[in-house]
Amino acid sequence: MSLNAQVASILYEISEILTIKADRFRSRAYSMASQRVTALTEDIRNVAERGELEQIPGVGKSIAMTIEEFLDTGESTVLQELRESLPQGVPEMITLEGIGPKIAMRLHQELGVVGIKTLEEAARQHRIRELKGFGPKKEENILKAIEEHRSRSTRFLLGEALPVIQGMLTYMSGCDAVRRVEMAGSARRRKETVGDLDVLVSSTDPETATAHFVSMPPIERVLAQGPTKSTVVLKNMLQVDLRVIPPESYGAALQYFTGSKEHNVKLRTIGVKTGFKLNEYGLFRRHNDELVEAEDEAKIYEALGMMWMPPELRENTGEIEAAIEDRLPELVTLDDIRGDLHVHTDWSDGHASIAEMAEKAAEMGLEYIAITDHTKALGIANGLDEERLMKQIDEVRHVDEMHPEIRVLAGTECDIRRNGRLDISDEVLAELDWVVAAVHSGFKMEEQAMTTRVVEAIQNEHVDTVAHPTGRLIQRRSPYALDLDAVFEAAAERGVMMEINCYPERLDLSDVNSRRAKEHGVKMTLGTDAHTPSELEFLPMGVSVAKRGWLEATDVANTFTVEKLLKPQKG
DNA sequence: GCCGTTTTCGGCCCGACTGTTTTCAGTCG
Repeated sequence: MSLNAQVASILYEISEILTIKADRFRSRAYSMASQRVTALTEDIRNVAERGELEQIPGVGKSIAMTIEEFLDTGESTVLQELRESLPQGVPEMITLEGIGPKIAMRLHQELGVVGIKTLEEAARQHRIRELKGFGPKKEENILKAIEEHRSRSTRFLLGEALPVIQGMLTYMSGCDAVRRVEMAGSARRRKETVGDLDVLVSSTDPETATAHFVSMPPIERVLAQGPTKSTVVLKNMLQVDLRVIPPESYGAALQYFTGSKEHNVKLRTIGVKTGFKLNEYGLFRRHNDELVEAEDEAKIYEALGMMWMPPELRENTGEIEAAIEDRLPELVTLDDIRGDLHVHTDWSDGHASIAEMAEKAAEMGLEYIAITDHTKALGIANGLDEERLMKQIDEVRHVDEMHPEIRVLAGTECDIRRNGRLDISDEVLAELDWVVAAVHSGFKMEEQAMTTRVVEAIQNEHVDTVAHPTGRLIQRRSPYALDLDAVFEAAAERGVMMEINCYPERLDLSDVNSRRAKEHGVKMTLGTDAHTPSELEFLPMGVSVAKRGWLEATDVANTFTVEKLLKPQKG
């Protein structure tokens, strides 16, 4: 985890515990500060050394001191004391659906519950229903929540959730009572992982729409069902919220349920200061409840004195200020993307031929793809040596000739060895149109050595981009220790680019790191890393990361024509 | 705890659903 991410997570945990303790305003302050630290494009240690921590929005004297303490000692006394102030088992209990701080506290005090295990025993022995304000239903729901907690993995990858939500949108639009249907929440913001799904429906007949929703085939359990809001759990343990909204409030609801929470809080605070009230039904004048706007999401933002912004930006990381000052970036879109710059074939560990990959890419409307198979250091992936790579170049040229509808580039995903050298000779690299360099081994190297390794590779005159630069696998493998600022600096100097890998579990660089690379003057490339034709469809995932990283078309090399892309531009 | 084109003190976003109650607290987003 980067230092910034570590600081952000400390602040977030403090915020969480303060929420448990019902200290909502202090909790919000820490949560806002955590968001801002996450979005910082500079190493927070540099900011601290300049004495400018308090210039970070949301960071005042007190939080600045907490950050400094953490930077000096690696610990936070505020957090430690807060952790110790919570009774045993309470943090664990509130991870269960339907149990919050109040109930967890009472279960601890009145029944001696110290965790999920003892909670389950208490429920099975029917001791919970004896408590005032509790009943059999509550007991039953606690047992169900424990069961779901156990079978549920953490969060879902965006790439797993999007097809599910697409299926639901199609299903819901098949209901006559449904006028419009759209995804909201973190899926609409294209966050790399989502905790649950939000589906928004406009209808004048909410009962029919809701009934249609809760009778969807893959439902495991209905958690709640009301006229405007229902919650279900699917068999794969994904939780889905449905909101039914009258057509005239659709824009307000879309804004509201898209979030993020911090973005909305900030927006409403601005509303309060300028005499408005904003909720899911519309924007109202505070003094007389007169409706100002509700149908059109963009008009709500405009009425609040700012430009509409794409959902990918709505994380309260400076987008509201930028919108007010009319300096939002013009984000790159999928339509801007002309090619895919990281594609495997059956020459190494892919499952389709060069021609099959090219044909699928052409079908998708792409103008070019780069064939970038693994090299010999990756024996397990049947990596190519110089001899086979030369043969593959011939084959790529042949396929390119046979497919005038798309330009097929000869490339490689060349392994960066531990000493920073590439495992293919310069003579052969010189024959290629496109060189992707990547680390595939030695993930445990010290930060300094790993940084030297990657920077060394960037110095090779043939390298165009560095694939999956941090090596992280979402929720499975941490990024390797790497001084990203040093890497970006070297890359900017040499005109080498950084990849946003579109593979759902990689998305590497991440949104925040892409934004950071841009600040260093580094351009980005998108690569699906496809090993089958259908995986070429991961491209939109990478575009989402680019958008969340505030990137414009000129920041992403895949928006270039093939001529511009291949023109030598290194200094 | 943070913040200030009313403010250095006094605010701080807003509503739906459940389970248990006879009017609402707790949870969730």
